[in-house]
Amino acid sequence: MFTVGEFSKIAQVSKRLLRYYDQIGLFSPEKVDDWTGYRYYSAQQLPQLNRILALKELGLSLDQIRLTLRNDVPSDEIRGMFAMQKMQIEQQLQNELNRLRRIEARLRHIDDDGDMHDMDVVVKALPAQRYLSMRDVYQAPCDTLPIVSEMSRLLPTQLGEKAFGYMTIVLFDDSFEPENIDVEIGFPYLEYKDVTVTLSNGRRMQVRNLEAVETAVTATWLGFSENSYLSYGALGSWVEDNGYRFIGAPREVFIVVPIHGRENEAVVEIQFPVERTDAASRLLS
Amino acid sequence: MFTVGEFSKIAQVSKRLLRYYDQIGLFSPEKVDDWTGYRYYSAQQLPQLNRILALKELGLSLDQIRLTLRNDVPSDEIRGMFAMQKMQIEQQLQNELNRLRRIEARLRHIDDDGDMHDMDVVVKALPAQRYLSMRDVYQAPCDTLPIVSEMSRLLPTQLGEKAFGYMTIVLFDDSFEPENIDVEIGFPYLEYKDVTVTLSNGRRMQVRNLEAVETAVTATWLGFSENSYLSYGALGSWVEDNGYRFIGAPREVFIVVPIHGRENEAVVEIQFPVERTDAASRLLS
DNA sequence: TTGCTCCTCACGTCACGTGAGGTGGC
DNA sequence: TTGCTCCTCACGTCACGTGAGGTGGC
Repeated sequence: MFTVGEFSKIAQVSKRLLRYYDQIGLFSPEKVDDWTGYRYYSAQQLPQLNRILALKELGLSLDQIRLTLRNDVPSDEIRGMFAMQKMQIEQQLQNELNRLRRIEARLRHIDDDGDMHDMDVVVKALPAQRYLSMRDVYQAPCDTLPIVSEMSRLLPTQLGEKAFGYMTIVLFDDSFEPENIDVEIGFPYLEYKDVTVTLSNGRRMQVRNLEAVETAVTATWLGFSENSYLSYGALGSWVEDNGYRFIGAPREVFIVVPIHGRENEAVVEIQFPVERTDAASRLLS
Repeated sequence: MFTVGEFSKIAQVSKRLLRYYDQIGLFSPEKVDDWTGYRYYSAQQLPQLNRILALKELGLSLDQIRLTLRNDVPSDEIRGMFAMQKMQIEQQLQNELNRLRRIEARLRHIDDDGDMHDMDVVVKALPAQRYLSMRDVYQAPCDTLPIVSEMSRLLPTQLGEKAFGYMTIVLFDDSFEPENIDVEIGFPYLEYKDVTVTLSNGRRMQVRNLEAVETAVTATWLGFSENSYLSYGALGSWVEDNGYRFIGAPREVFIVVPIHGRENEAVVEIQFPVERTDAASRLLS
């Protein structure tokens, strides 16, 4: 019979751990003195504690460990738990590998320029939306400005102030050159009616469904200028570095539309639909 | 200006997160109404929040992120932080890879036998010790028994009850066959005198330093029988499966020595000094 | 005015670590 | 008897999630 202190030395764990496991009923001393409350463990309990520690090392929670120790659970359930744990570890591993690549990219950046003007890329999901829009080809980016300002004037008055989200542009052009750009300009439409809006040039905006995107790589910029196209390349290499691949038309969301003379207050989020490449998962096989 | 709710929707984070970041002074709204306490964020704050989220994704703590955001820290310190983070991730990755292999081994075991009689292997460090012992070659394992029992009688009376740890046997034989075994039998000696003890067969026990082991793979068994040698093979494959390699003589520690007629109460821990193979780290390069 | 959003506590999570303050055992 | 160990609270960790209970804004 050993006291907590003795037993903790043999098993190489803390006394607190032993008391805690006793408290949550995971591993209790063989005997507890009713009067003093002293815990007494037997050497024969060591293998059981070691089983717990071994399972903990596999990443199981104490609750899961408690399950595996009960002998009234069917082995199917145990197998399922391990299989689930395996999947979680694989997922974790993927994340760590991506993190590692990103960290290495950051380190390279710091080394390159002393200071970092990194992009702050955030991966998130995009919900499906209804989208009141019009697709067209424009000679140059600035040719879109009259259209945009007409929309901004017309829509709130015709359909209500609160019926719209932020102006969203879908870029169908994958050349990324600022000539003959094929873009869809519009606004998320928050109501369920079907509407059309005719602009002064005779063209019509219609409602369509803008599909959800499970995984989108996004970045948000402050300010607006013609050379924001440059950043597309940087985002492209981020996507590649982090084991993703483009799978759809990118979108630009204008949280704050650029106003003439106050372009530096504009806030634009660019969203690239992506999917995982299995470059990383090859490491696991 | 956006309220928490609005801003949280745009940024795809919870309101609680925004309030929390405000509370810890990591990211505060541009304006707070003195009277109502309402928080008001501007769209121009989005890039800063995204920077925080991006750094969080790299695995930095909020405190570390706070550091990188201050612009009065030298870039060396920032670089150091990322380098450290990189090392931690690599370590994590190693652990995950090992976990994965162990989980897979468990799953195979469950599939094989329906039930598992897995070994519960615990990896730990062994401290350096002083060791009162005697090395010899024995024909068979059971030939050691008279020696062991004589030691158990002599030592406490000659040198004191509390001067010793648990009986420890170092196995120098790497054939693992139960014939002509070369073993060192003795006890950790907890005092700092130099002593010798002479046994009835004329051989002498002496004190030597038993070196510390940084990484030891250990397993603890209940009960004692001649076929415990079988388990050595199982432990061996565990070691291989988990990316370790043997680097020294294994030890057996008898927490409860087997007593004739009560062998099933014996508790024995076997300890294998090991080191990491870089099999796993090859995946990272 | 109704309902929606905002606010501030404050507890819960997970697996313990780390004292504080008091008592029992050798 | 002294000092060592044991005990039970109870707070701290980390990054929030989740109500509870109350108030302001449209």
